[in-house]
Amino acid sequence: LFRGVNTADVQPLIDISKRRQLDTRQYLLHQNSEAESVFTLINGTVMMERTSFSGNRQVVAFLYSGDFIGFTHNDEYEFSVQALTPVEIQEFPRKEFLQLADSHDVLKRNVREIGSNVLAAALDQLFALGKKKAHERICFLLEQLRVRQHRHDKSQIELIMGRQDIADYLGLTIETVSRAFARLKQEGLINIHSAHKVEILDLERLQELASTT
Amino acid sequence: LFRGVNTADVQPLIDISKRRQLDTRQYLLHQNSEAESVFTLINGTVMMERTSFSGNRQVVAFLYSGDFIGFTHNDEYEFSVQALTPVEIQEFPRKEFLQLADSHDVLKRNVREIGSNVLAAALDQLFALGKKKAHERICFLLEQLRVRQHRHDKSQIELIMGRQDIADYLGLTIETVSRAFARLKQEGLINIHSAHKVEILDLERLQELASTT
DNA sequence: CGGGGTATTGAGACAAATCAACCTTGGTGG
DNA sequence: CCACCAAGGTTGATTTGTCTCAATACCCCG
Repeated sequence: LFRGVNTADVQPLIDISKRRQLDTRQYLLHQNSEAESVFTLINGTVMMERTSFSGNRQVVAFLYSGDFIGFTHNDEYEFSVQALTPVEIQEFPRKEFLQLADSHDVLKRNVREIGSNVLAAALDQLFALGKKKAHERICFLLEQLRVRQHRHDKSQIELIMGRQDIADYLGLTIETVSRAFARLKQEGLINIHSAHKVEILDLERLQELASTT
Repeated sequence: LFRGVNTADVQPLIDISKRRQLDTRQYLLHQNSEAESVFTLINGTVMMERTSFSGNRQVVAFLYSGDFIGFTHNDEYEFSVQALTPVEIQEFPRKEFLQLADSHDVLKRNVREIGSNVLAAALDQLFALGKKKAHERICFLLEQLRVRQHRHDKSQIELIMGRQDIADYLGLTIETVSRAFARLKQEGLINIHSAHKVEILDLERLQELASTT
């Protein structure tokens, strides 16, 4: 985030930032609460979600170390953020952060990019939810996870999130998610080592299913 | 957009801006083309859409007079914009516009708000596509149109877009859209005067269906 | 008063949701 | 070390909803 920014300028902000830890399933922030901080995720995985007041949940994104959280331009968060693993985060006061960002072109540019990436991701997801079959949505998720994960063997995918989280992300039920995984295994696209470890066998076909109709 | 900004400061930008007209179904801009301009919509209705390279289309938003178009932070547009009616727009060179925005806090704030509104809209749509039945999605659309339209009688809704556009917006087929309208009429929530004129009879129930599960 | 594009309606096929039973896994205590 | 339990995941049978394909109705424009 601070790449290209003079270290001395950033120091005051870092000085007033706080390091925090979260346990699995703990919430970092809640939708509609006042947006007082922005965060960077140091370590672990979290999940952005929105819950309608009737209790219906939509998972909006999965975020990993290095990602930014809470960059709303409104004064309230538009979503909740929940830890999927034990998590370490750096917390910055939002007001000061935005001020600093304003006075540094590079930083400003970085923040902008984050914003447009979030939007781009949301648009992709819209596409996936719009008109895709269950197994295609699973491919969409797997490809996303594959691209994001930093381990060497990109064909081994770890599903940190539970089946319910996947279902709420893709607009399906857990049963359908389960069956879709089974089908992809059946068709030889993937291998399921355990519920949370999947191996990609046919990347090309997986990508086809993930992007096109 | 320029509310709260000193007129004299804005004048140079306005001087180099251009007024343009578009016919129905004409494109204002295409996805992946270079983002050279930003626009404000003076008059008429347009539609933001994305087409996957397999030809699958997702309508992302409907925009009305007063709305802003092309506020990407990347250098390419992430979507296409097509006119639904004859349209009048004001075109600003993007580079100069962003420069001006940077030097005016009020304008900067306005631009930010636009960005976060777009994101908020996308999140709402995600929710709608995630886990809603066809007739609930139609309610979602009707409520959106109702809130946005500026005519006096808010219960009379004009559907400027065709059934195919609605279908691509809500992730359905035209037949299902048609049936969903029929069902809502059947149940007494709406009255269908013509394919493009709908009257809301039971707003409360419509809003329930639009937002909750 | 046609005629072409657009919308509606119907019947059958198909995918996903639902409801219910069963299987795995990881942790606990005997 | 094994039996047991609880939570999460899988599988099966049935129902519900949407898509698909096809036929028919509508309406605006010339």
